[in-house]
Amino acid sequence: MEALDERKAAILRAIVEQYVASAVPVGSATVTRTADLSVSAATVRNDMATLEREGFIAQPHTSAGRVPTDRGYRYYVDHLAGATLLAATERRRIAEFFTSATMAMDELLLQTSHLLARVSAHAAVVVGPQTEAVVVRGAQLVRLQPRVLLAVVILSNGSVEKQAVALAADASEQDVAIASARLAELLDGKRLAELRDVPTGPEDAAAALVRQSWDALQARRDPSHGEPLYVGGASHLAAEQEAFTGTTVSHLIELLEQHVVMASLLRELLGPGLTVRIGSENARADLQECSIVLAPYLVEGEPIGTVGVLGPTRMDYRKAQAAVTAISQQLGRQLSP
Amino acid sequence: MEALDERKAAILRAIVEQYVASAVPVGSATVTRTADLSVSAATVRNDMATLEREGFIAQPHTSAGRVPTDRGYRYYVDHLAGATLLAATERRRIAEFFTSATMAMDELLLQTSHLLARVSAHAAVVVGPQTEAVVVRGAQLVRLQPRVLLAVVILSNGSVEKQAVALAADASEQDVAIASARLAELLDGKRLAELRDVPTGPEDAAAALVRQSWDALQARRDPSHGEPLYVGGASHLAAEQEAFTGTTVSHLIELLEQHVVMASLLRELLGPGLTVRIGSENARADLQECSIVLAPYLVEGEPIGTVGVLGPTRMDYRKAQAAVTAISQQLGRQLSP
DNA sequence: GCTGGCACTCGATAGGCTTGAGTGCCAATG
DNA sequence: CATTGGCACTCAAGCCTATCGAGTGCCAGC
Repeated sequence: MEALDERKAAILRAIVEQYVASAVPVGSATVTRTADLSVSAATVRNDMATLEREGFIAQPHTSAGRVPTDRGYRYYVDHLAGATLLAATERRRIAEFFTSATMAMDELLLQTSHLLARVSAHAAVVVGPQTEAVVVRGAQLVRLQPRVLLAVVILSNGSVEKQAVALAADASEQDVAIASARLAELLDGKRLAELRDVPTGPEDAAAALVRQSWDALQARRDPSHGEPLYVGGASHLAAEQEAFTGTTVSHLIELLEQHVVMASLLRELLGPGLTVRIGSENARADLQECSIVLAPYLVEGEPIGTVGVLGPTRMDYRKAQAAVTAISQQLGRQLSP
Repeated sequence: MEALDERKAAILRAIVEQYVASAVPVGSATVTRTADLSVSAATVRNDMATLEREGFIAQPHTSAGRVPTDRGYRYYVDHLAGATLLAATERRRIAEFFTSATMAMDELLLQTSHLLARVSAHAAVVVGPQTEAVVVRGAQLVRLQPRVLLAVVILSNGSVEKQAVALAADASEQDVAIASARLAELLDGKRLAELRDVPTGPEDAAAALVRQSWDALQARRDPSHGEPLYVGGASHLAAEQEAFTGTTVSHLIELLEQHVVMASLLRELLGPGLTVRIGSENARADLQECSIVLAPYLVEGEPIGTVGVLGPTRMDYRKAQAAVTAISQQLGRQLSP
């Protein structure tokens, strides 16, 4: 992609920002009024013709103004939307939230997704941390049904992993208690990532229960099981209804409710830093009119989860990027030991 | 409310069912075609004029067909929409879900809300059980931050209650461990409803921690803290957009995301059996165009939670009632010991 | 009490016209 | 040679009008 000269860049920027603000195709007159270019509308028109030829903007129909293409948004995001700070009130809101947030991990992440939705004015997602690095602080087996146990593992970050264990045979109350104690002893203080090798010990009835629970917990680590996902502010999508023609808001909200699908989508997209995916850059057909802005949050330099927003391609990328950046940093700091 | 004679009732029923199916005001000709009345359209017109005078139906404008009023829907629900069974495929889907559902309580309730949304084709809510009657199977204190502990209480139904405990003073790792063990001993085997009296014991550093955790857990029982609420199928609201004029879909979805508000709303509405709230029967201004169908689910004859659907007043009440009834019964059975 | 007939109403649809925002092109200009 | 004012052109949106038809209310007759 060739670089644009300064004036064309300024024109593109004006078109993007004006269109995002007004949702109406932008004409040359509006550009000269908005951007401080000190050239005439005719000159702007010539440049706009070039920009269109190069695929940065498009006309919905002859005799209408220009609208940014996905490529135009891409150039804007890459070259024109330099890092911005959020408004002071938003920054304060975020700071307040995180200083007063003393809830457990899952509640914290859910509330964070709502905060991000509020700040960015778009639907927001938060993917919970991989629990690999977290230390087990307690484990317990609870009977749910005659032949179903529930293995509960309490982690040092306050989150709780639960996994149903279907039993091959009946088990006495006593054996469950023994197995529960033994499992607790096995897991306590370990990191979940270490749970690779099969436990050994006396081969009695309780051992069978321990082994089955162990296997169930192992299976849970399979990524297809899905990381925990929290969604906030889906209502924003409904408010942006006019922005979607090819797909329905209803379908997008449905997509957000399919946590497994969303989680794997986000996992694929995630890069080392702030990532922006614009419209047709998304592989999925139902996201052709959507943009996703996401970033990992880091604890001790390691990415342990993701925050992001989902909105129409016609979104305020500066604000979205600023919001995602701010929240990811604050969340990472919050979770750092 | 006076009762309608048989023919007027049949006409009202035809109007409601036709309008629900087509979303178009229903005229006398359509009624004669749909309902098997063996009277002419003119006769139907006369009756429709009466029904309108009595407030069961209304004309959007002269020379249009009739639309049921909230009162018309109410009469339909009370007298004309006798109990129906769901379609066989839906019944099978529900049965399959519950026989194969071996997940923990919270996951089960979340999945149930999705199932209900699917079966009813409306947004669905499930309010989690009051945990009063459930027995504690384990308890533990985990340090989240230097001055914040997390009290984790595992319940016999597989759900986990978590409560952050803000400490008044620093606490050593050892004291936390002691307090954790003591708390576990105090709570184990008790029902949460029994946690009324303050624990007594040696007055050392650990005792202070136990007391603070105890108080925090007590505070949690305050209903304003909100029962757990699970929402599924909010996307259906977006699909029903045309049905809402006074309020926006966006706002309704936002409402569903405010779990505390929704939970208290549902608590107010809940009756001993199936409850239907139609349009203006709802106090809230933003629900004037919505109907809510809800029912408690029972364990050992006691209502322990709520399931319900939220949709436009123009909804298929028979289907909604059948779905809510079926799911509430199945869920109650599933949770019965 | 029911019915067929009939005049009437009024939203929806379609066509025709005007308006105006916006474009592309061009000749003139510094 | 980039810039500019001018100008002809295009085309969606808005508005008006006419037409259509679904649906009603009323009435006289059975």
